[in-house]
Amino acid sequence: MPELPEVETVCRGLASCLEGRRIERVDVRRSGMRIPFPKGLASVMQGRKVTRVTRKAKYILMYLDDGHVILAHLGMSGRMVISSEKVSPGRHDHIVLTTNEATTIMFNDPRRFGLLTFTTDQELAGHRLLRDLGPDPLDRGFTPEVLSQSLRGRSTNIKSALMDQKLIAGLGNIYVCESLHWAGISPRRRSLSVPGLRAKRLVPAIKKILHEAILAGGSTLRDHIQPSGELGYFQHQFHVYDREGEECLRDTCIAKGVRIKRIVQSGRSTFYCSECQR
DNA sequence: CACTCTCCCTGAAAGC
DNA sequence: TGCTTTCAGGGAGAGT
Repeated sequence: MPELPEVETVCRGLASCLEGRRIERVDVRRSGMRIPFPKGLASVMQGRKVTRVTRKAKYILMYLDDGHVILAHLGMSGRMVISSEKVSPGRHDHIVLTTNEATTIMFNDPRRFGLLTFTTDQELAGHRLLRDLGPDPLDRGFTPEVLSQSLRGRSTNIKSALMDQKLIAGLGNIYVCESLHWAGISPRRRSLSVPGLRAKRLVPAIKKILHEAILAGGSTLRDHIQPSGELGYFQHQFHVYDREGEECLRDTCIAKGVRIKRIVQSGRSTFYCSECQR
């Protein structure tokens, strides 16, 4: 499922085939996904040159040369399938773009939790989907002090707090679980006990996990150009995520045969090791 | 305001 | 084997 590292990789893939190119054809194949496609979506994109493709948290931003910005979110099953050959769209290919270099980009999303809409340069920062987002965890400005400040006084558990996009924008279930494990912090711990020393471990842990995931995604980027491309899906070496009942791989746990646990917090599965995460 | 729950949707996997 | 049920997840909006 696409979280920040996957979205980052998707952005790089889109940038490589869209930046500086013109969108020649736009095929909108249904009325909407999580939200309806706005009126005039196709005509806004058609004939425009893409100047830049970037990311804000888990949102993809495609800047057009007339000041419009395409705003896309992959939800949990969304993919951007890039192909240099002619391909016929399938049931879940909801939007198909063709560039002046005959590259096809299909926004595929079986569960339709994703979205695609447009706004303008001017209105971007105040857009309702973006305005309440917290800092991006990979920004230089995301420091232990900043995290501490937003966790201070919060009584909810640290796992749910890190999932809250208003506090930090871009983490999802997988990378929250993995970051807490790397930092040795229990997901059950109350947020207000994290500021200070634990935040000093947690922030570098988050950055490290995200950077490694982006690197892993980056190495498979080449494959995305293939028609069968699996853009947005990567095999990662998880230490805790989806490993309930399996051994914790940490040095200090491996000899003891400690098992990964699964609990539910705020309606979401949390995977952790109760031995090395306190 | 802080926080949790529900819902949207489909495909994979588990259960019968 | 094949049908039915369960589960997963991001985030908006409702509910406590």
